[in-house]
Amino acid sequence: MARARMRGQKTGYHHGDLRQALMDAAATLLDIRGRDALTLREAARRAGVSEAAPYRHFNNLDALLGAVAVESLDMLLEDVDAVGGAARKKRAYLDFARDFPGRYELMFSRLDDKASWEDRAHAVDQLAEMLESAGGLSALHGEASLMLAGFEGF
Amino acid sequence: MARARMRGQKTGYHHGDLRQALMDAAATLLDIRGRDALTLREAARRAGVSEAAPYRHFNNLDALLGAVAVESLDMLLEDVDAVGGAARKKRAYLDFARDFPGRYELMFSRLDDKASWEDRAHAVDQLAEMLESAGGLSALHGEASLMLAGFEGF
DNA sequence: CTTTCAATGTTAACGTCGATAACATTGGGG
DNA sequence: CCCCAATGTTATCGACGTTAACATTGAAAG
Repeated sequence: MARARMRGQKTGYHHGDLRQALMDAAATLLDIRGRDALTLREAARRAGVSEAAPYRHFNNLDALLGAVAVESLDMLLEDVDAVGGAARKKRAYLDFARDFPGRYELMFSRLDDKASWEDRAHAVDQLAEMLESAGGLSALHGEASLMLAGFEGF
Repeated sequence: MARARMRGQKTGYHHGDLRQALMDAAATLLDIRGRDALTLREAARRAGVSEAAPYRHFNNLDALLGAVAVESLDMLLEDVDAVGGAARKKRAYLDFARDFPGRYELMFSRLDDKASWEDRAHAVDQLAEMLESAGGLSALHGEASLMLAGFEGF
């Protein structure tokens, strides 16, 4: 049965919060070196554990990506919700895309991870509602997406 | 020095037009099985050559992807140019994204391929101009992109 | 406090991939 | 006709995703 989970303390053997550490490492890799540079093994190395350890927390790479996608959507929602006014919400949205390009691209990419799908769809729903006054999610996403692809100004 | 290129005839050894065959195989794989399923080796297998043959035509995977991206942009430009009126251009654009999701996503993704960059930027420029009357490229791209990610209706 | 076992970590292995080097074949220009 | 650059093949390397078998440990239960 499920027992209480260890928290925070790193012993020599058990990490303490490997799941979150792997998500952090994955997001960092995505943002600074792009999707192709993100591997489960590299995330494990950055978390200081063996290269097979991630499979105790994620069934596969897409499950990790799905978790990071949900986390990133929540971050974006918070940023947009934190400011008032259409113009400021729009700026908050584009700033997030600029600051976390890897997380941003991940949010709207296809993943083979049924477990995270509902959470992602729910977050996108909230996002669309919150951005109605700022031109709509689809227009903003188009702008951010072209910007990140390097087609700014077209 | 560059010599004339063989064309079309498949001998037992030389393919005849392997470069285009690899691009076709890559585009098909992208559309039906997604980016993760596209490998240089699988493209080579589908073209009926050895798994190292692609490197005679493309320096690396991103060079093949770059060539397919440019080819796909040209296809899309043709489709949008072939019809008149903003509504029909918009429909042609979204139809292309629906029919060739892999090609579409590739067009606007980051690639480490300097060789194809100028061609891609030029094509996107033309596309943006051609779609001004249809709401603009960025709005249309946002719509198509969310649709392909599975967020249609948000 | 001691026992116990599920959670969580490690090591080793398999098959595939991108990429490169060394070698083989061939067809068109001199 | 013959040569050689273009183009294909085979062999190899290191890295990756994934799985299986084994090791460690912290907290629940007695």
